[in-house]
Parts: sequence; C-alpha cells; structure tokens
Amino acid sequence: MKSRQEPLLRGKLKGYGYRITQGREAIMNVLADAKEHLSAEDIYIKVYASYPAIGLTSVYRTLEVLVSTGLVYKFDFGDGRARYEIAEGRRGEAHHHHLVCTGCGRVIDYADFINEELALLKKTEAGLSKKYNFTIINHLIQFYGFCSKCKTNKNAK
Amino acid sequence: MKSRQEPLLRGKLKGYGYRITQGREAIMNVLADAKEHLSAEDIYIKVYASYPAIGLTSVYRTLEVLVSTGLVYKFDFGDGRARYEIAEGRRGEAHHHHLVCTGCGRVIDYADFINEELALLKKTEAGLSKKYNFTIINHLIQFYGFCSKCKTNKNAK
DNA sequence: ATTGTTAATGGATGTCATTTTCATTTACTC
DNA sequence: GAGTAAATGAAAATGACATCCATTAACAAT
Ligand SMILES: [Mn+2]
Ligand SMILES: [Mn+2]
Ligand SMILES: [Zn+2]
Ligand SMILES: [Zn+2]
Repeated sequence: MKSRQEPLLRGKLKGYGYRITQGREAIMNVLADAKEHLSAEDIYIKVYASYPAIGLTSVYRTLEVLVSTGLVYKFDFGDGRARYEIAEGRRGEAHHHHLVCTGCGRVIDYADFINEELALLKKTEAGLSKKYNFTIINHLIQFYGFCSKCKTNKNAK
Repeated sequence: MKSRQEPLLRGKLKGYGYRITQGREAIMNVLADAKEHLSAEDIYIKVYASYPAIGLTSVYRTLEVLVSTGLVYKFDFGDGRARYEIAEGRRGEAHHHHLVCTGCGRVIDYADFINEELALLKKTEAGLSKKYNFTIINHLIQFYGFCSKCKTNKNAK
C-alpha cells in the first residue's frame, strides 16, 4: 500500500533542496502509515523489513531533516528516547495534543477543545511575538497524569 | 543566605516519608535560589561549592524524588539534558511557561496570558479527565521559534 | 544512456547524560 | 547510644545519539 501524501512529502523535500532517496522514501512511508508514536529504532526496524539496506544512522539523519522542514514532529514523552509523528496526519487527521501517563508511559492523542486551544495559542503567540521579539514556529501542549489503568493500580496498592 | 521556602520543602518531603539529608537540603537551596534552568551537573557544581561530599549520583536521585513529589519541574528544552526548576517559585513567583529558541537554545520565561491559558487548561483538563478517565497532575506548554538574536542572524545569512 | 559532481549512506566508533551496583554511611526511631 | 533501613558516593554499565570516513547513489548536464 502506497501512502497518499507521499507526493506532498517528496515535493516539499525537493523544495528544500534535499534528494529523494530510497531510504528517505521508506522512512516517510513508515511515518505516514504509523498509528503509534515511533522511536528512531522502531522506524529502523519497520523500514528494514522492506528495505534491509537501511542503516540506523540514516534513520536519525532523515528524521532530523524531516523535523527541521516541519514535515514531522519530534516529541519527548519522558521514556528516554525521542518519538516521531508525521505532521500532516494520515488521511487528513486533525492537529492534536497529548495526554502522557507517568505511570505506564501510555500516550493518548486528543483533539477535544483543540479549536479553543489553538485560538488561545494564536492570540498568545501574537502577544509574545511582539513583547519578546520572538518568531514562533510551533508549540507543544501535553498533559501529564495517570491513565485509567494506572489510576486503578494505584488505588489497589 | 537561607531560602525562605526551605521549611516548606522539608515539611513536604517528610510528609512523603523521605529523610532530610544534607545533600537534599543543599540541592533544595540551590534550586530555590536559581535564576536559570539548571541541569543536574549545574546543580552538582553549585552544591559541591558548599558541600563537597555531594556525589552526582545523589543529585540525580534527589532530583527524581523532588520531581516525583511535585516540588520541582523537569523540562526538556532540546539540548540533550534535563533542566530543573523549583515549582513554587522563589519569592512567590507566578506559574509560567516557556519560549524556546531553536536557534541558540535560549529559554524565556513568560507569564503573559497565563491566566487565560490556565483557565482554558482547567476547562480542558475537566473535559479530558472525564472522557479518557485520566487524572491530570500537570501540564506543559512551550513555544518554539527564533529569539530576536537568531532572527537577525538568520536574515543576515 | 553516460558521465561528473556532490549529497547521502552505512558501519564502526565515540560521546555523554543517566542508571545500576554495591559496599559504606547517615538519618531517624526507640 | 544502639539498631535499622534509607541514602550515599565511586566505579562501572547502559543506551540513545553523533561523528568519522570510505563508498555509493541521486540528479543534472551532457
Ligand atoms: Mn500523537
Ligand atoms: Mn522557567
Ligand atoms: Zn498508565
Ligand atoms: Zn536564539
């Protein structure tokens, strides 16, 4: 299965002067199809299945390129390794933020209240840009706490 | 100079069943007086000056305790090491969020719009708690972009 | 299609923040 | 003051990620 936004990614990368390599295409496809928040090694393993010439080093380098061009987001959910997620979601999924369980590490995507959040962020960005002469490129919102499972285990203990 | 919130910290730690040790006190004092966002090694160096028996391992362990009890916040600003900040600010400083420059790594504290942000966060938290059965303990908001210096350098280039 | 240029690559190796291990010490209880 | 379990420091291990460098592949110009 070929992912639909591949041409978008290719076009954007070319626009930045980057070459389209087999490894980069494979990585982009894995990210486009991913349902979870993948680590560099996760991506390496998935790409390796269909393109065993891939090297972990190139995965890191490609991810850096994709993040720097804004095609991919990089997150720290506190488990000691970076996690990656395609920016323009598969099948036009909406922008979302995250709930992070500090008990088990589970990460929940949410898009509830996202419009209010984005409206406030926009307003805040405008104010902060002016006051601090700071150009805002993007934002990060995460909530930390305990998921249903960990909440229960806690009470049980 | 002894910091004012020291007794608060001591009381809270004891409440969690932790012992008050010389190292922990020294670390708490450094954090209480800090004006920047310190790394574990930064803290180690500062503590070492007045308490050379301290070990870096204990700094890490104490920070873990302080973070888990909510006395200290742990941040990832993207420079490859964790940064720490006392939760109840020196001299009752207000809760704040961060602007992170991806050019030079500078981190700016801001409290502008914080009330609107916190109001929305509270509302969002209520909705998310119910929908996902998730107990929210705290939140993270950061803006990424270019500070005034890096903006200029970029144009110059 | 062939060639030339240079970005991109993979594997080996290095780095460095953080964790683990373990014998010793210290904070707190009685 | 003695008992005990938590806390500690130093050394060693871990692991994510970066760097190095000789080789390869993408792409543009023939
Ligand atoms: Mn997500
Ligand atoms: Mn701060
Ligand atoms: Zn959980
Ligand atoms: Zn900057």
